[in-house]
Amino acid sequence: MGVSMNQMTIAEVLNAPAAPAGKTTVGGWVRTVRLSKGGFAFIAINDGSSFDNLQIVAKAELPNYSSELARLTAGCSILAEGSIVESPGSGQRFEMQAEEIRILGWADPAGYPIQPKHHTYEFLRTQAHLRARTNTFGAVARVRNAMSLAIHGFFQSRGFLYVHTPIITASDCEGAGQMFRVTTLPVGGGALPAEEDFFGRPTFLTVSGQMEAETYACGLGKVYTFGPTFRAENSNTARHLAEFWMVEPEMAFCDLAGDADLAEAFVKHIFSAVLTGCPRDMAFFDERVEKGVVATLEHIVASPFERITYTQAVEILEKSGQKFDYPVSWGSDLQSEHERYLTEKHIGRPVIVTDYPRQIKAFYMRLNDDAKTVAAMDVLVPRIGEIIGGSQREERLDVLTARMAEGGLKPESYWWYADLRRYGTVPHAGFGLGLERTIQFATGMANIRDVIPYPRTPRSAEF
RNA sequence: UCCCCGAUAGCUCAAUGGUAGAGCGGCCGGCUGUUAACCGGCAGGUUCUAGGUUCGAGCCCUAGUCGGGGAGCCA
Repeated sequence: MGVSMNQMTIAEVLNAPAAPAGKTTVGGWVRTVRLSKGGFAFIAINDGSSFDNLQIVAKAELPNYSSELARLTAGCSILAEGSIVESPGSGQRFEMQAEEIRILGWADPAGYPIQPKHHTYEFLRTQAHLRARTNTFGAVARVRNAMSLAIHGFFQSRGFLYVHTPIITASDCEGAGQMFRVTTLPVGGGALPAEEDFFGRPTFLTVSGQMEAETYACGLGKVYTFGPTFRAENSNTARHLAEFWMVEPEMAFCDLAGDADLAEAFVKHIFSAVLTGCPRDMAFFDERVEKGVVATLEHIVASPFERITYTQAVEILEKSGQKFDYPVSWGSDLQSEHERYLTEKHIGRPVIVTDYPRQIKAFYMRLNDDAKTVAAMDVLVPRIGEIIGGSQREERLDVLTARMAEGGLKPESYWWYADLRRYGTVPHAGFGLGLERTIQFATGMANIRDVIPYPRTPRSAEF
C-alpha cells in the first residue's frame, strides 16, 4: 500500500457522482474515533481537500485492529485503503470500508492540543502550526486560496499584466506609515553611516508597490501587483497586521470614475468566485462564524455600490441626528464611527466615498478643479471599514511638485516618479485592496490574525 | 501609543477575604452502524510574575508581562 494510482483526496471521493469502483487509497489526519464493541470502529479523517471528513469503517477483523486502530486518537495520521460505498448511516453520502489501514504518525493524546471540541481563537493562535487542522482554519485557508486565484483571474481576463514590485525599497516616505529598516549593519551599529550598509543607503521593507506599479502602467497600460506589504506601525487592532498582502492595480489612461468602476467590478468578482468556489466552507462560516455572510455577499454581488463624495458624506453625517464621539466637520478625516454609520446604517452595503479634502490625503492624488479636493476614493464595507483606498494620480508635473513642497517632501528623492510626468505623462489611476480585510469580510472572521497563517503584529512573531 | 476588561486543571469557565470546583479532553470499565455518541469511575492545580496589606489572599493594593475589546495610524 502507498501512493497508488487509486489514491484520491477526500474532496474527490465525496464529490464523485457515484462511488468509485475498485480499491481506493486515502490519507488524512484523524478527527474523531468512535469504537463499537459490535465489531467496528468509525474513524473520521480530514485531508484538507474539503471541509467534510471521510468516515472510514474499520472492522475488528483487521489484523491491527486492537493493537493500533482501537488506539487511534485525534491528530494521528493514517493511510487507508478499501472500497468506497454508499453509507448506510446518515451524515455522509459515502464512506470507506477499510481493508487495510496504516498508521503513519501517532499523536499522543496527553499532549496534542487540538481536541475535538470548541477552542477559542486566542488559544489556537498560540498553536498556529496546528490550527490548520481545525474546521475553521481549513475553511479560511481554502477561501484565501480561492480568493487569490480569483484576483489573478479577474485581472488576467481584463488584460492586466502582473508585475513584481520590489520588497526592499529606498524610498523613505512612500506615503504615510512607519517602515521596517532593512540592514546588514551590526545590531546597535547606529553609529555606522548608511553608506556602509549593504545598499550603500538606508533601505526599508515596502509599504506599497504603488509608485513602482505606476512606472510600469505608464509604459504597459494596465498592471497589478499582488504581494506582501509591511507597516511598522504600533497598531493593535483586529484589522491591522505588520505584514499583510495587498493587491494594487494601476491603469494608464484612466480617471477616478474608471478606477471606482474597476474596484466595484473587482470586489464583486472575487466575492462571487468565493461563493461558487467554496460553497461548503461558506456554509460553515454562515452557520458558525457570522450568520448572514452568504446573503450579504450575494447581495453585494447583485447590487450596485453607492457612490458619494466626501462632501455629501459630511452632509449625511451632519443631518443624521446621530451622536458621534468625534465631531463631523468638512476638512477633517472621517472617523471609524462615521464610516461605520455610512456603510452600515445609512446605506447598508458597500459605499465608495470620493473627492476628499486635499489636506488629509497624499501628495500624489490628483488635485481637482475646485483646488480644495483630490480625486481619491475609499471603498467602505460594513463591519470592516475600508478595504480599498485609491485615487487618480497627479499627472501634472508642476502640480505634483507643488504638492510635494506642501507636504515637506524632497522632490529629488522622487526624481524617477516625477520623470513619469516629465516624459509622456498620461492620466492614470489605481487602488490598493487589503487581502486579509477582504477575507475577513467574506468569511465573517472577526480578527485579522485569524485569516493569515502566521500573523505578524507588535511583539508577536512566534512562528 | 491611549482608554477599558481579563489571566484559576491540557482546553472552556466557576469559586462572600476562611479546606480549589464543573464541563470537555485524558486514563480505566460498560454500551452502541456510530455522527463533537452515550453511561460509570479515576487522575489532574506554584490560581501569570514580583512585591505589599491581613491572623489568613485565587479574591484587596502597587508594578510588570501576556491576551481581548475600543480608539488612533491605515489596507
